[in-house]
Amino acid sequence: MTSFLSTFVNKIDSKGRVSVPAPFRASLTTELFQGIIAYPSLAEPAIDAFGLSMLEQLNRRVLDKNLEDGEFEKTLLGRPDSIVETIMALAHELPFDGQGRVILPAALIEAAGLDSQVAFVGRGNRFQIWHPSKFDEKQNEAVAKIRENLRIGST
Amino acid sequence: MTSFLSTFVNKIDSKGRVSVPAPFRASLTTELFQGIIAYPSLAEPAIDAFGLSMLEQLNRRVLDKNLEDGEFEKTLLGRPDSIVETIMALAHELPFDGQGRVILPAALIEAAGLDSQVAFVGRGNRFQIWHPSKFDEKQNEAVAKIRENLRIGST
DNA sequence: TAATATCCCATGATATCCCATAATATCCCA
DNA sequence: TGGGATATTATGGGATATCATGGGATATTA
Repeated sequence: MTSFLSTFVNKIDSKGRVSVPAPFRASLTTELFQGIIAYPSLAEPAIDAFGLSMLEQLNRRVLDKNLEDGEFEKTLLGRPDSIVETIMALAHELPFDGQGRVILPAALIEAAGLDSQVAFVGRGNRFQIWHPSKFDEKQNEAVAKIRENLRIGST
Repeated sequence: MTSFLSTFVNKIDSKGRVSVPAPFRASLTTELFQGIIAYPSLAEPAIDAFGLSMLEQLNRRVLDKNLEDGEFEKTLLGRPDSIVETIMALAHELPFDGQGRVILPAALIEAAGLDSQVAFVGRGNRFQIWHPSKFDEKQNEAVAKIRENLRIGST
């Protein structure tokens, strides 16, 4: 099971390239496609990412569901509002170069509000790419909220 | 497993040719027929498309289903309203030229309301061809709906 | 033979490959 | 366990290949 841990801040160079942290790449060595699948998060100003096998698992789930419903036709018609279909359209296949870098498409840069630096944030099964200061803010809020809940729970 | 990802906007030239995005073509390299199968979507103002093997899989399934029902006659008689049979009549075989382009028949151009530019939209098992601005609209709606559901689900 | 479609070559923009380097981390052996 | 030698990492930049696009020439078809 691949798993992504910790946070790393790297630079975007003049050609738009960013090094994917070596530990994240190490979690993806068994993937057929050497690179990442990335799409704008639907919940936050960030990029969600993982390996191709995770995406294929998603895809297969849709296909299997249609088949067991006896409705193969749905595979053709699709359900235009399905989350998976929407994500497929938003997702990008970003291959590693020889040095383990990817280039972030303009659409993703904009969606996450990135500029010169990015934070790679491990989230277990997937990871995210944030503008470093936006992530700090988010993280502080999350920690504060958890502490708040703990205090209420323990009294 | 072939899978179509991401969205690419390309031009229709003066001869009616459009480049199929290289990543989509890469997903079709193993196909016997080098080109795409395309038909007007029955649900949206767009063109649905995929490789020949998907179409064959679909036909085989219809046949298998009729056989296991013990109604081989249906294969010959058909059900006039069957989705699959309807699609077969609407579908076009569009071969790649040397540069990976296809020519969109007038019927498909009209069905999707296309003009000078088209958006190739990955949908996992298949892909679609949209008028770029119509697709933007559709996609924004879909994202808004998903976000709405996320908000309700998390509170 | 006219109209259409196919093949072939050309081109600018972009992405990919390959090599280099400085900083850091890891290794190895006394 | 210390500390120099070696690998690995993130980063940078020039050369090369690929992509989308355009247009002329040749083949097909009605």
